[in-house]
Amino acid sequence: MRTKKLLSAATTFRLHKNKIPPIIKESLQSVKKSSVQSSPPLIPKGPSVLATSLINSYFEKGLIKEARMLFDEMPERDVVTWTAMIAGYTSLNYHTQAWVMFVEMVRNEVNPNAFTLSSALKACKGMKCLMHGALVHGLAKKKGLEGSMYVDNSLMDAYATCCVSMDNACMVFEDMKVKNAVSWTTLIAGYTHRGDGHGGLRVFRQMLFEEVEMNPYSFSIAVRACASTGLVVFGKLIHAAATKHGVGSNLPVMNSILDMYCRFGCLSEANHYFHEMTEKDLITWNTLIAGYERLDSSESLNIFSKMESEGFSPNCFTFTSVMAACANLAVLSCGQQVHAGIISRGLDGNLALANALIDMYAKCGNISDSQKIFSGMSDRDLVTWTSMMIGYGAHGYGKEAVELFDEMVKLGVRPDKIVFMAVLSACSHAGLMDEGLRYFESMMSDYNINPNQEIYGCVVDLLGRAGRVKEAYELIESMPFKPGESIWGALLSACKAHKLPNLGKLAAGRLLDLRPNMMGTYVMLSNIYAAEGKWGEFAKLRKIMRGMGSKKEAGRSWIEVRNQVRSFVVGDKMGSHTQYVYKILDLLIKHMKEAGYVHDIDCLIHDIEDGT
DNA sequence: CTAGGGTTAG
Repeated sequence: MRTKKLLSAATTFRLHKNKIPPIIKESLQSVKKSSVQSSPPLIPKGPSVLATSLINSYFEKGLIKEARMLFDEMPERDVVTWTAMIAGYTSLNYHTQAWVMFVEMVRNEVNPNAFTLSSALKACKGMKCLMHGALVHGLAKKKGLEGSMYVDNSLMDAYATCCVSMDNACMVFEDMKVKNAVSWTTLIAGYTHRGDGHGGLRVFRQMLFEEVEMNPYSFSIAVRACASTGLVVFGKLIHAAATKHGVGSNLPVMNSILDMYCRFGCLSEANHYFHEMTEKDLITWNTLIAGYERLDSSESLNIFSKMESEGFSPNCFTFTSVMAACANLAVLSCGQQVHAGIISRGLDGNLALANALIDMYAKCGNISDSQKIFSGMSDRDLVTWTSMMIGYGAHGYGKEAVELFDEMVKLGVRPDKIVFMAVLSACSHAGLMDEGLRYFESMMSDYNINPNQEIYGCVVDLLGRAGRVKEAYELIESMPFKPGESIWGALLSACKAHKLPNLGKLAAGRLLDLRPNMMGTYVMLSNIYAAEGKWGEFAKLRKIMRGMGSKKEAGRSWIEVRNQVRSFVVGDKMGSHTQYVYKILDLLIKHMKEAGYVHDIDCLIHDIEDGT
């Protein structure tokens, strides 16, 4: 009783930074005295219990230094104290310190128990270090702690996250004589977190089959697994099963179900269940905002403002999605307003958020602000570099993108596939052929990265621009997968530019197989026929094009003017301001002609579309 | 003093 009272007093009133509560100090000293004076100790259960509880309180409040100081001052420490330190460090993601503590403990010949080993395994998982995990596994065997549910479960978890395959985790799972819901959930999560949703679903099905008692955790991870497979029918089944098992109103479960419908693209279902939810938290809103961002960005912004009006305060997850929505819509002043909100909440140091800001400013045409954000960042990850390079590339700043890439490599950051894609596309857009081809070589020989469809597309474009069209075609032939639209499109442009009618016809044919209604392809193909003087073929194509012209939905553009978004299409005569627009256009065209611009034949595409 | 679930970035 007294311990409890003291403890609460200590934790409530005396948790000051850099100061060990006097009451603890006294009791620690009383141990030393009591052993000499043999008077009854101040605290019945022993001071280490109190100190250990205090260590936990420190960690709960994130006061690592204080916890450590108290630990260091303790005259004697038992397993529980050591374990509290290890668990405390891991709970704050200080996995290395946790591991050091564990090693230190073993060196001090303190005998670890099941609690210790499961905490140590959590540190191994956090460090993604298989070796350490295996070491603990060996120790567990030696100490006869294999068979403890906690040890086995965390061992499974460590193996699932540290190993390249699920084999080790499965082995532990199968060897377990007794399994509980946590064991099953951990296995499902292991598959799901490595992107194998099907594997996760398989285990979940087995779990249902063996009639293991279900809890909300098993359902939310199963829903997550299902979301990544795209199996809508299964998703609805699991949703129904969750309702049947009485977890259909559990908030995390509903949040993941909401996320699942969003990922399936079932926004009306997502919206329906969102409104049916009686309890919502910030994650609920964030899930919906993120879901809409991918498919309907402007609605995403509406949901965001509704969220704020209902009294929820956005966090960095919210802002990241909202920023992406602004980027998709290219609404600069809206993005700037949200940026102000980010700064006022002190979230501008968040890495993911800064990355999203770089992207937003770049997509809104404000590359200098992207640059400002980039140079003001104290730490950067691969996404940071990539976003900046993509921004440069989109603005035609190939040289800047290349320089940024080199700077990144010089700083010791290892580029991945997407960084290469960014720099290669920047090179191809800016016509930096030699640089681009050099990076392509380096990617394969120095970094062992296998190019994907998009990278091949960039390289075909680079080779094509350089006039090495035959090589580009050979590259396409050597690809380990079926070439897609962008590849044939790049080849076709190269053929047109370098006058290779036969290869051009082949490319156009493949392109039309993949997408029959592409007007641009017909235009290019007909131009090839025209250049060859094959007017019969030319006329035939033009006839086809006239027939399909009306079916094609016009490409829509939009700009933000004085906080309002105005959109328009080719030949737009709507709206009160179009007369000014056309006046400016005429002026621009006049200037261009004066500067020596020659009308390109590709503009014929407009003739077809308006039927003029 | 111990394990398991949800949202985010190119």
